[in-house]
Amino acid sequence: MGTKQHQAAILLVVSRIPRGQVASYGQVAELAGLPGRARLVGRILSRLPDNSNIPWQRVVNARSEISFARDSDAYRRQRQLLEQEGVFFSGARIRRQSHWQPQ
DNA sequence: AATTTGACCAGTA
DNA sequence: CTACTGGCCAAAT
Repeated sequence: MGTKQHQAAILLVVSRIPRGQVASYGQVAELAGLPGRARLVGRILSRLPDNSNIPWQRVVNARSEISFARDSDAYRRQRQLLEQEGVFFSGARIRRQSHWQPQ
């Protein structure tokens, strides 16, 4: 099993997260058939080109927060994208109703 | 080649 | 709620 296939599996899962909802890194790894490999998900997303159509902003950490520093541009960018598509926040936390629950 | 780092996480205390 | 542990592993140092 090479990284190429892992990446394809991960990006497929991310592309399926519905607009207005989020999934955690661990959840994405699990659904991609890679349990325990949340960090791999983060690493793959960090390498996406700027022009990518993958909805990377819908992946957040297990505490239901954006994983970038609150004062970073990356944080503000991700948060704006999520709020634009209807994700609800309570402070830094994303509300449960905005969490993806695939069958 | 060895060590550290990182868009992480579940379990435990 | 916070703190710490051990698990994960490719890329950067």
